[in-house]
Amino acid sequence: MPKVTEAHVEARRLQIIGATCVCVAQKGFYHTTMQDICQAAGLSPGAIYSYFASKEAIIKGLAEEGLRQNQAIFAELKGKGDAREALSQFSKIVFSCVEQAEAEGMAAPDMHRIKVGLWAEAIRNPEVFELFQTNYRTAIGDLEEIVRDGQERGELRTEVDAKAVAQIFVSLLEGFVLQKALDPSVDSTRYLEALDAFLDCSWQKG
Amino acid sequence: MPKVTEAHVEARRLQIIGATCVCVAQKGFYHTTMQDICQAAGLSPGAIYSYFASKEAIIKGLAEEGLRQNQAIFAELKGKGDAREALSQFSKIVFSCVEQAEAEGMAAPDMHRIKVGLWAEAIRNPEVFELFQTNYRTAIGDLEEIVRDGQERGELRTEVDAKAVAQIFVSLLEGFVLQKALDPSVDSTRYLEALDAFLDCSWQKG
DNA sequence: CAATAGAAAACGATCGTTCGTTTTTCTGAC
DNA sequence: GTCAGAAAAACGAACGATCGTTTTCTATTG
Repeated sequence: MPKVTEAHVEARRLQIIGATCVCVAQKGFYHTTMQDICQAAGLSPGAIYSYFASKEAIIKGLAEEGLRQNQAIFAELKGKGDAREALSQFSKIVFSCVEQAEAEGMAAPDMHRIKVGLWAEAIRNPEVFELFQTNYRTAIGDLEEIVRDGQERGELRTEVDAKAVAQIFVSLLEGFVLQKALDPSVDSTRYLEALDAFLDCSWQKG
Repeated sequence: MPKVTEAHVEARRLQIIGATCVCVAQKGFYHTTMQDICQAAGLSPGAIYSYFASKEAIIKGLAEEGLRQNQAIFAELKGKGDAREALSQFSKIVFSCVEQAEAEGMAAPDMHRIKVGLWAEAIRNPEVFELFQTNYRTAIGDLEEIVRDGQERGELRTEVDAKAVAQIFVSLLEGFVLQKALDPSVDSTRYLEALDAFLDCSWQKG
């Protein structure tokens, strides 16, 4: 198979990352061996090592892929209507992510478990750490901008720091991910309802 | 040294757990080796293995210790004043934890990093998973009770599910832990202020 | 002196990674 | 259209290193 297209290379990379997801959701990063990944991907060690330099590189690739999807949803959000509407839509990101994951054949809790695993990986792996840090900073920065605009237009209360509001928002979403990962019986719909009601009665001026 | 007191045994266990904390905060569970723990604790492998059956047992012990402290603070909280006051105090738990950790010589971000690592460990290790699941369920159950009492007494809005409110609360605290772990520059004080303001303008009736 | 905590070397297993070989596919000459 | 030949991708057995654990020996205390 000489001169394979670049699209094929990317497909293989995604195949390997997808296989890693399956394993990691069940066993975590530590206890997924390269053999596990090989078996799940239907490839040999040698093949995998021609697409990723190491196991850590696969993890980093997985993190990049996840954050890339996050940012794509974010980009779609910016510039939308008023602050209240933007925040409400933002609160639905996590849930659209879940739907998308399920459409791709991945169980929703799996996605959450992988995300929790990536958080832990970020603690130790400087490259993944930076990935997450910049991702959070830009996300919070974007949210902060939305909130500040809303405050300046008089839509939102002004007595609270815009950045802190943005951070609280992130907490509300990531906290859901955590709880769902640690207890699949958590009711997504009811949580989203409460979150939306939260939006209605707080921050909104008048 | 025969027939050592039971207090001594417990002290050694805490010594080992403490040493593990130091290592885990830096390297995560995976990359902390038994040798690392030995060195940090100033003990030999043989000594450690006479207090813990395995590396996983140490991790489980660490999780138990952490959750035990959580529950202690929780017990202190229950039965206090009105719902608004209880929720406000609850929001300070995380911060008192930080202060306590710092008083014990542990850097605050370290505690957060360890907690994130434990979440990931819970994903895979069924024993730790159950530990966290029951911990969260009782915590949310307690909070739900507080909210429901407040609703019945007419202090809080009734249009939102009490359990969902409790979950949102947990998100607000654990979300802070996550953000602080992934970005130490996050401002604790401002976050707490915003959280408290959040309490003031939402849920509260009239 | 008896009993046990602790030290330390060593073991067995496992895991990430490498590398020589095989298989596959694309190219180009006929 | 067919068929060599080249080049790269995939295979998979094997390696070296490391890690958790065990076991043996020593030191200490009641």
